[in-house]
Amino acid sequence: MGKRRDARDRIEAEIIEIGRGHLITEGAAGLSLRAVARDLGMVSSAIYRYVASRDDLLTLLLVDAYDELADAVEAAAADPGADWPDRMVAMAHAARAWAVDQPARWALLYGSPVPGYRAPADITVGPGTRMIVSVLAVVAEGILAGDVPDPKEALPQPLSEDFAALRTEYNFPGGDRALLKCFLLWATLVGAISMEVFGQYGPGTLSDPALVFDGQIRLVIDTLRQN
Amino acid sequence: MGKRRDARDRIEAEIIEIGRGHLITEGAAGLSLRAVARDLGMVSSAIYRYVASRDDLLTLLLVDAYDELADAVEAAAADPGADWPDRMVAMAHAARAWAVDQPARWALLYGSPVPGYRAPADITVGPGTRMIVSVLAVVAEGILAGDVPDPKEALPQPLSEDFAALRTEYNFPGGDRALLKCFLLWATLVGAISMEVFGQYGPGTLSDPALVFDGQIRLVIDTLRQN
DNA sequence: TGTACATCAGTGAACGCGCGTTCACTGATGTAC
DNA sequence: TGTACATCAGTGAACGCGCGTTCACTGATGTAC
Repeated sequence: MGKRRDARDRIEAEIIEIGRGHLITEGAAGLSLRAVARDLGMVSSAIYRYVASRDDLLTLLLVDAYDELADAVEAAAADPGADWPDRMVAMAHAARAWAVDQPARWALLYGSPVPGYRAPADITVGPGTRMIVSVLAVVAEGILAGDVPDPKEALPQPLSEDFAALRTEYNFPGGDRALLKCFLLWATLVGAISMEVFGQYGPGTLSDPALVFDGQIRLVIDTLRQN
Repeated sequence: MGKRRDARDRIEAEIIEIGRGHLITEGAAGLSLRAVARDLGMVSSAIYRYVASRDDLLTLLLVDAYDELADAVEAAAADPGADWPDRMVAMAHAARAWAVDQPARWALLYGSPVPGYRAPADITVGPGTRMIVSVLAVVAEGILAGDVPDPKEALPQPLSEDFAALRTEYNFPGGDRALLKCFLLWATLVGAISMEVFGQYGPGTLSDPALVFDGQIRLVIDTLRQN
């Protein structure tokens, strides 16, 4: 009955897996439908039974990567015994570990845009925001616990208005200043990971980049508590 | 006499300018010697009189971009009337402005590595470190002025040893903790710019990203002063 | 100043490569009666 | 349960594209005597 359906599902999964591999070894710009078909043992045109175009495959892999990264981060955040700063540190390390392990997939998510490719917002935004959502949730905990100061003063317009929209969209309890600190945390997290993963630290300058990363993250978490 | 020499210099400059243009419109992965030759009004093979290979051209453009960015940042840092935090803010905004203006060149410097390309360290490291050198110089001022606390305690090994090497290499007067804060500043700067330039903030969520950037940078500069 | 030779810039054809995508087709798998 | 037809997976050839790089060549520009 669902035999054809099953075969289809299996091959679709296989396509994503192979695509993942190519992403890792060739990078997004080098991802080619022909190569995937080849690895699948199919003739190049057959892949179009499963995937509408190269961009379509890229989107699949983008969502796949966003989800896997978010899974890793959420798993790290889930430790019920730890307090919020420790969990934040754990989340950051989880994100870093994932990125260091699969540089090309991190590059797809947070690196240079792929020339000529425009991610379709409807499929992509959800998985793409999962990680920031869990970061915001942990900061929210810190606010509710009284560890993160949350002054009432609004920042100047038009920033405050943008922030108000984000606050309702992500259900974030903090004021403008707390939200700004989340943007700081966010930029630091992405920046620190990208610097390492994209090879900005020359070879040999840092014998253990994880130590620097840990220091950076703890510093930025400290700023959440201050002021 | 130097007529041939002059023509050569002129064409080499033209090649860089055309390459810059292609970088801006196509990105690094789309940079092609044939296309540059075409724009130069030459047949595709003629470009090899001036450039050894595609990678060679990429290296030229990499150095060109590093230098231009560093020029912009150094110019912003040069205001003699301003104190060090204001100058740091000015440098950050200069870097951001350059990047927002030329996203693809920023991507070449701080985005995903170009697949298959390895930058030759001897030519590339100098220009590549100019920006961080000027950042460190301004933080050093803050330390010497007594605004940035500089505790003596060493961070754990092997981090402290790496930092010692960097301290002598960049002539940085601060201790481990101050240097770690520079790494934080560095990551935040690159992260905040990349997030904006690479389109991580969805369209329309921030009506003026420069305001968020300014807030992020001021927050991270504040952390230099604390503790 | 003039000539002979060496150097260099640019040409044009060719090599072999991989890509995305379309199209008419065969043959197997499912569905309706 | 068996047959007739529709659906679908995969084939193979082809389209047109652009790329990096090599090579033997022509003609102009420089250099040495």
